[in-house]
Amino acid sequence: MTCEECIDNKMSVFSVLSPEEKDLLRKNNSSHHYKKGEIIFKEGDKPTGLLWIAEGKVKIFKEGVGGREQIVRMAKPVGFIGYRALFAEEHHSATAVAIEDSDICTIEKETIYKLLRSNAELCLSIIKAFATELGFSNNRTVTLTQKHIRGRLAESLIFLKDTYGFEDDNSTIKIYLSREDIANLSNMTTSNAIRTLSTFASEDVIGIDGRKIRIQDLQKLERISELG
Amino acid sequence: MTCEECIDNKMSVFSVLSPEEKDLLRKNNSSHHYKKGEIIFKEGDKPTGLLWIAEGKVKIFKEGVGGREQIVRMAKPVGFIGYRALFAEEHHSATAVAIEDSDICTIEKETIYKLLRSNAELCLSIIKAFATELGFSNNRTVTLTQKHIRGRLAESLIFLKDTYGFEDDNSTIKIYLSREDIANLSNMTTSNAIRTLSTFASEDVIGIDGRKIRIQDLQKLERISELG
DNA sequence: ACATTTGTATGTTTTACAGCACATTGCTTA
DNA sequence: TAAGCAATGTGCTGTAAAACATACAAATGT
Repeated sequence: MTCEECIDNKMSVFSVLSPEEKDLLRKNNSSHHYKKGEIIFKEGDKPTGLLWIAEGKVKIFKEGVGGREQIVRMAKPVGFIGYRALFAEEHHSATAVAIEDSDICTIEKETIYKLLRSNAELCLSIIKAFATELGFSNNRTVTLTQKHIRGRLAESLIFLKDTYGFEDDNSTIKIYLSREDIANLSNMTTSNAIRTLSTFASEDVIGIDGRKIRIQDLQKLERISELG
Repeated sequence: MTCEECIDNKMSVFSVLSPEEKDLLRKNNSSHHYKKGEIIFKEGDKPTGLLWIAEGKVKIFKEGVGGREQIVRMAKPVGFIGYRALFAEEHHSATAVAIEDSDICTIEKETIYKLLRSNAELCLSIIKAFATELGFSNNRTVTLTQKHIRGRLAESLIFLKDTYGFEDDNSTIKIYLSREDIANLSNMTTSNAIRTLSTFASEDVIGIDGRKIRIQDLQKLERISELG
């Protein structure tokens, strides 16, 4: 996908823009390619504009106690990144890293504010997006602190499935994370992520083939997640 | 404070409204008194309008595993409550309870949306408020999961101080929570909240007199919080 | 004035999980 | 094609914090 295609994409919040406004966007965006593992922005950086993913996948994480990283968000195409800091007028409070080769589009802060001031529907879309994400974040706070390891991992796997969907086989989660990333998403150590994934596999809840994870029994996984 | 006074308050996001718009608010708000301990809205309820606190203090919490509650926000006068669900067009994902006698003002959903569509600056204020709160929530996710008990409690005490300030003596935190609430804010059991508060007191970091908590050594408290 | 509930305090036991060491496998890249 | 390194897998150990138990003080209601 290209930046232009994102602007016209009906899944994007840009869908509420008028043809003229879309034109403004088209004339003012720039694009940059990031290789797998490259940093898009770092905790502490000053946001320069609004970024969105045209192609690829991105993890957003915060550095915690002793450099331990906690993934707070996983993003996919037509999704914004780095907009929290932009709109809060703060420096970035998290780091974004491409987990596959990715194309990231940018528009200047001035341009997006111009659009926001002229188009109330765009504002309302952004407000709704923030409200939804805040709900998600609050939910995570509770589950990451209260659920036990199995529950946390089960929830993460369901989350990854909901975010990225399945491959054509209808069971392999369409993202390939390292065990370390899975651990950082689920608030556990790499050892425990590996161990618990193995346990799930031995219970035939999931199937493992390297970084490929197949969900074999979604109901059971949901039960494990709900139980805590 | 009354609803009217909140509308004119310069700390409120309403400060960006025109006199006519403020008039619209004044004519369309209603007010309700809640006694200490009363529920303002419950997890699962459908939001009816935009609520804000004219007087009093409110805790917002989510029910977690086994009914264990996690406080996700503490609100004070001129602060909105329940707006996340309203703008996300979801049911409430948390419960709000008055922790002192409180006066809560309401305006209908239609009225606030009308204002949002007519006043871009109001939109931008709301967006900024959401962006800031999301940052706060992400931060909490990391600290509540990664910091140890002492660090979590220290952080909560600093947070309470920052939110509610001090009494006239310049050291007593201006909110009186039960040990259980402090525990639910800091992701720990009541026993551990009590125990750790006692330890802090014995280390002369804080002073305890019933529910009154005096911060005696803020620097030390901050160090404990940062250390994890 | 009494009983009953609720909140606070503290000691003991149990356990989930982190931390570490080490073995093994699978990619790079030279 | 080997060497080097990162990623993965597994067992062991220590410990932070939950769970449990009990005592007492302070509200609350009757």
